[in-house]
Amino acid sequence: MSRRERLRAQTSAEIKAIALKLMGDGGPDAISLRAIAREMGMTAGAIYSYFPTRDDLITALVGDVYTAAVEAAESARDAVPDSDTGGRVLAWAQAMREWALANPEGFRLIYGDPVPGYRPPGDGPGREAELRACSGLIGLVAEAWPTARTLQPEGRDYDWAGFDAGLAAHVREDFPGLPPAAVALTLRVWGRMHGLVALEIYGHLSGLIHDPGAVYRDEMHDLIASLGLNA
Amino acid sequence: MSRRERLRAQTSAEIKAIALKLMGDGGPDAISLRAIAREMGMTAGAIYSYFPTRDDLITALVGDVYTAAVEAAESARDAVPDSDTGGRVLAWAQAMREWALANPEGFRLIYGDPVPGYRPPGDGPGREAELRACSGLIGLVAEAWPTARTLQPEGRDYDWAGFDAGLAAHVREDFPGLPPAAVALTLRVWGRMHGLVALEIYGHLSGLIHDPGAVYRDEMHDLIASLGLNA
DNA sequence: TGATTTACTACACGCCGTTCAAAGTCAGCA
DNA sequence: TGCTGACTTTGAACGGCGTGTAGTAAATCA
Repeated sequence: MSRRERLRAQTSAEIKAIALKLMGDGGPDAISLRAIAREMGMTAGAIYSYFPTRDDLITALVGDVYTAAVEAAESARDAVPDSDTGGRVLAWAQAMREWALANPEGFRLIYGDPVPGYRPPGDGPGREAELRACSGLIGLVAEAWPTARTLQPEGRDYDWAGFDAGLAAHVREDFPGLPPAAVALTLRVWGRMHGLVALEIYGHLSGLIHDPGAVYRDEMHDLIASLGLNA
Repeated sequence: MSRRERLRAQTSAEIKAIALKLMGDGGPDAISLRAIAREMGMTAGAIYSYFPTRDDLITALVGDVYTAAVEAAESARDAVPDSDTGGRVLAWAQAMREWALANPEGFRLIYGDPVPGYRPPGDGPGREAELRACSGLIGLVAEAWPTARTLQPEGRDYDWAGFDAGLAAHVREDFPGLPPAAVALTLRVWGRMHGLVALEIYGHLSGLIHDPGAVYRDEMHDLIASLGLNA
């Protein structure tokens, strides 16, 4: 790596770091190229040497932030012994909520409109982190599948063709024998973990109940029970 | 109502109508005072006679849009006979999802950051619609409470003090005898209905599964079953 | 050394929300 | 009828935004 490349990587990292700091201070809207440049003693135009457009910077940030969130969830899960699947699910869920509460701007960046009009790209580090999160959840559901399968609706039969081809290939490689219905169940689990947190982060619970965490805890315990586990 | 007041109300309504149209065309970010004024053949400054700031206009819009969504859910629910509580819950859930898919910008306006930095006020028509939605859901949970209560976690005891005073008073008047735990359960139901729809609207499911509706349907059937009902 | 690639500045463009003085409009009263 | 006072609208301005483009200086390479 030449001196040039090193400097370039360093500046690029500094841009992202400052963007995250600005986001932490003043929300996702505070991420303006001009503000970043101001903080770095540069001009706004200079950033275009590193990120062709503002959305590309956002995309890079989403990747970093999402990766951090997934790593928090993974390490919380791994702190619970393999035998306690219910505890691992709960740890994942609680870690996700706590991360969201600690980084509400990050949550908005990933799960909301970071900037109105911004559309996440179909690939890149953000997509990778999303697949990693999905994979982590599928792993948990796979652990629970033997007990959970009796709860599946019998009428519907899922088919691998109904899923994204890349995801399907991934799952079939990592979890051989796991049926597509388990992936569908994973999405439901994801939705269930996501719903209350999204409502809370966007302020829809604060005016109704004083301790949303208790409700979330109950919901997660019910989820775990519905998977045939106990926490 | 004097001629002046009539004109004023008319112009105010036109501003909101155009804002909704712009939102439908180009997302929430397309709601700019200048664009609205342009469309109306006015100047941007003139709008300040009607809405003191852009956020106040947004707040008014949120109220309108939220009310429309709630009315859609209510009428879907009321199209199912009282005796079929499970069907009423399902109708509400499906109506909410379908409304969100038909009005993604509206969904973002209510449940996301319409504009980065915008914070919904503690009262006003938006809050009213939110309470109305909450009330509708509480009604459904109240219908299901006799069968659902066995599913409540026994360790935790909710207290009216844990809830917003206004909400608590409202519930105790409309649903006498309903315990606070039922309200907590309602929030969980809300979160469960919200989660998958939020993920879908913000594009997190489209890259994973082709028919998110099927997953949502399964999830709602499971929710209804967990309430001790059948759909 | 000279040629080329790269990083950056400076400036321009058109968008935005917001403010404000001045001009226009109109109901109600003398 | 004419006048007054309240309301509405204009038009210009301010500062901020993302985005391009032209030019400059430095680092790199042959």
